Amino acid sequence: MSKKGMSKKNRHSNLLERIKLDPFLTDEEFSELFQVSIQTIRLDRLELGIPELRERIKNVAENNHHKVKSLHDKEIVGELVDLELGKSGISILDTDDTLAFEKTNVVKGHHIFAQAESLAIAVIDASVALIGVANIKYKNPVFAGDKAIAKAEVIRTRGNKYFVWVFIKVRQVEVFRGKFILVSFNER
Amino acid sequence: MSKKGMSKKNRHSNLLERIKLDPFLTDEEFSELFQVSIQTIRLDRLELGIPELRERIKNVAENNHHKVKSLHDKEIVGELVDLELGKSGISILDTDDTLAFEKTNVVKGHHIFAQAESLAIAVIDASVALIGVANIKYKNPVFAGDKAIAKAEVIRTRGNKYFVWVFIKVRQVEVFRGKFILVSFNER
DNA sequence: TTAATATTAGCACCAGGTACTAAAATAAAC
DNA sequence: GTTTATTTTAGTACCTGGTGCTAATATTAA
Repeated sequence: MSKKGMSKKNRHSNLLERIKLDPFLTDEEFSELFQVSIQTIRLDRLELGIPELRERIKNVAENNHHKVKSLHDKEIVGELVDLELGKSGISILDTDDTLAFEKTNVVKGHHIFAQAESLAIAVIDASVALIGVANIKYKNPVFAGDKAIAKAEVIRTRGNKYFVWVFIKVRQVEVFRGKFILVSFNER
Repeated sequence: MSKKGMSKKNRHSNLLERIKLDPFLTDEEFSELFQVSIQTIRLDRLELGIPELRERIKNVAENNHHKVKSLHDKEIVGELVDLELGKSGISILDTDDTLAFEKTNVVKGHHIFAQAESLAIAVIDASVALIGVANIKYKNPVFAGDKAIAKAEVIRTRGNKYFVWVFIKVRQVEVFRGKFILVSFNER
């Protein structure tokens, strides 16, 4: 696989790459891969500050244990900073590159939509469903790193139907607005 | 924590639960938790077919290694089944309960939005950014299990600006429509 | 040719086990 | 109450994938 006549530096950068790609290999397997002794690999790891296999596996496991849970589609997108149930609410979404398109660094529109939708739902109650939207405008793209501030206001209630306006601004500039129509399910 | 006078059966079901909850504990820690010797715990694991700590961690790591990658916010939501670059495209999204609100079983609106958005982008090119939407209508909720079929059509091009209509239907009924305004970045 | 650097070897030790044998404690059956 | 069966402990040898250390070779540069 990998060549034999490889300089230390070369092997180091190569090792870093491979280990990021597949952290599940033992030192022995790496030593075969690079055609060096197991001690050399261990010395390399020591110099590069790469932990041993078990630690690496544990890190992957722990990272993802949390990540999956927190990433697993939050019920509310953004942080709820103010809420008057049935009236209004404010949420803040700190965007980063995980929410953006790689190529353009523009935050995917559905995250903005999700912030608005979940805020609209939170303002009424958790047990409502979105049945329609209207007058949505998305005028300016949001870039990774921008702080999106969403304000929601209930403008009308008709039976178990609710009409909620949501505005989202970044640096005082409106980037999104929309009217959400919600129905509550458990009419108690 | 756990009581001392616990029957074998009790301890077994208890162990199964705890280990599912937190697979990162050693036999020693479990033995303290249940106030039994470490050998008892090992016998228990043997009887219950529970692998050792390292195996458990490895399983979590491997599971999530895949999961996170596939879950990590796909660049395109739904499956692209037809595409005429610059003209039109069709994508299908098989929804399930992971995309829905727990309480209402209604698919979160932003997933529908994401399907539309990513299809609109795919129809033009990957290197475009959404800068606006208009005339969005979302008339009927989509339920977990529904198959959402999105059709996109480029209706106008002006310089590096593109206007794309997207319709999404479930069982021949329109659930979503919207006009997406995109700009391409690298005007080659 | 000598000095510096890189590589390999070998050993003791560690965590967290497996696999096995055997003794002691507890519960159930008679 | 005694015997039998079950459950719980104890202890040993061995395993993997290492760390941490010392020391001997190779290789490269001065």
